[in-house]
Amino acid sequence: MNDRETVKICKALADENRLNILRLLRNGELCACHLLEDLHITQPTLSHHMKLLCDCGLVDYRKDGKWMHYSIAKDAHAKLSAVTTEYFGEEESR
Amino acid sequence: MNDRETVKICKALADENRLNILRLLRNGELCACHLLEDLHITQPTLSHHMKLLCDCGLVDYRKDGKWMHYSIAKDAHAKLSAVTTEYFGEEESR
DNA sequence: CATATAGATAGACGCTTGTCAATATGTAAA
DNA sequence: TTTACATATTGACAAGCGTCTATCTATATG
Repeated sequence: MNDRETVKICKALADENRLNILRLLRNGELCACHLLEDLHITQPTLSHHMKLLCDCGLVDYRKDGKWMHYSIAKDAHAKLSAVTTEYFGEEESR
Repeated sequence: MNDRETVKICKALADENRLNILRLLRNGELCACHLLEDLHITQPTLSHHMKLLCDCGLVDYRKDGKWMHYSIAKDAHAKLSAVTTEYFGEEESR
């Protein structure tokens, strides 16, 4: 993973609303309208955030008729672990 | 670790110059003037980046006369691991 | 004290980002 | 086909960020 990709992922994580979205998705797939109920933002703003989260590969989407279903990407954990290892080493015992 | 703190850490990681600084520090403590040689930025810009990295707790500093020595914080790995766990779970096998 | 050097701070500038209202697109149902 | 609904896109705006030049502060040395 190159620096540009790392920056993209870290930027995606650097917003409280997007962190809340990820927390909501931890329990499993959710559709956009459900996310919208729990966040105090407008629908276009949510759409914007979901685009950033999907573009950096942390979130997957599934289109089902009119609805968009979002979920944490399978390799999201691995991606962030790779960042940790790259800059801070393998173990927490330095 | 609350969301505001997480955002602060992720913002600090969301810049290529700062990622390069962390990579340089992986081999051990370095003084600001040495960092400056390897990065194509001015001294005030480096000072700005170091402030962000120190303020979020990823980097430690030690003042020695005129020189500032920077190093990766002891718990930097643990901090980023905590972020990973908080939003993406304990294991990579979901 | 005067000078030199390492680093921090202030202020300015252009670019990016988060947000919203308005509108467009796509899908389903009447 | 018309209507309703879910989501995406556009355009605007204020706030934030990365960078620079200029200047300040602190420390060491002649």
